Amino acid sequence: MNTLVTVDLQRASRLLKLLGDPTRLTMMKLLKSHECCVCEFVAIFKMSQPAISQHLRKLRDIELVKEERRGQWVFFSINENHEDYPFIQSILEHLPEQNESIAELEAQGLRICCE
Amino acid sequence: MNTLVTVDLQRASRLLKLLGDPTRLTMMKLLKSHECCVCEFVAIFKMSQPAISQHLRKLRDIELVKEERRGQWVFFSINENHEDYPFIQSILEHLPEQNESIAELEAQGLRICCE
DNA sequence: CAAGCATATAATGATATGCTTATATACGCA
DNA sequence: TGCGTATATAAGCATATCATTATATGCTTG
Repeated sequence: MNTLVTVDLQRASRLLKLLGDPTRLTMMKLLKSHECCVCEFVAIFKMSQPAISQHLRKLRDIELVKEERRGQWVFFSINENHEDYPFIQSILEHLPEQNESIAELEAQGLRICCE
Repeated sequence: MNTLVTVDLQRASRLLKLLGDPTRLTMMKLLKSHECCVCEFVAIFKMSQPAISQHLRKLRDIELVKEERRGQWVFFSINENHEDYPFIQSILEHLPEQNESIAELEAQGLRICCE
């Protein structure tokens, strides 16, 4: 028998639809292990800043991510308290780590660190 | 450490995008435990036959489902040999069983059985 | 306060999606 | 062979999605 908590089908499809975009899916995988700010994503995805901002807004609207302003920057992180977090997590764990993107950022001196 | 086989991000997002539609997601969950033919889906989803047919084609195009003609009917079933089946399975197991739909079909005498 | 960087929002346009209706194809049976 | 049922395909349309550019807002610092 299985004691998994299940996710309502409507809600599940809404989540999967949002994750069904390569940019957002990669964002989520990255955020699983690193906090990132908007400008880091712009550098990683080589995409316009508004495009990044809009993707992040969608993720935030359904509370998959949290945002926090620190001075000039806005940092995003995974919301581990999301009602469906176990579901999300089980998806993300099937995806390859995205450490190269972060490493590349650091190599280019583009990684933002505010203590 | 984790020994999970990972799914390439592009491919994963393509899969999630297809599953990010409530009709197709429900279809997959149903197919996980029951073979179904097209006309059964039409009855379950109360949607036009071409609409159903088009959803099934999308699922079949990326080989998530197999089809098999039996006389007049075309039956669909889950493709357990799909390269990313473990990934798919881990998603489906978070979804509630859809047994009522099937029970309802049977109650209405609409369940197709061809031994 | 003005300038500069980071981010958000608005408006717009190209393309994708998901349905509909109309029609074609396939099978079973009288 | 011809009709009825099941399914597939095509064409058309409304809406959604995802990018872009232009502009607004917010913070930091001289």
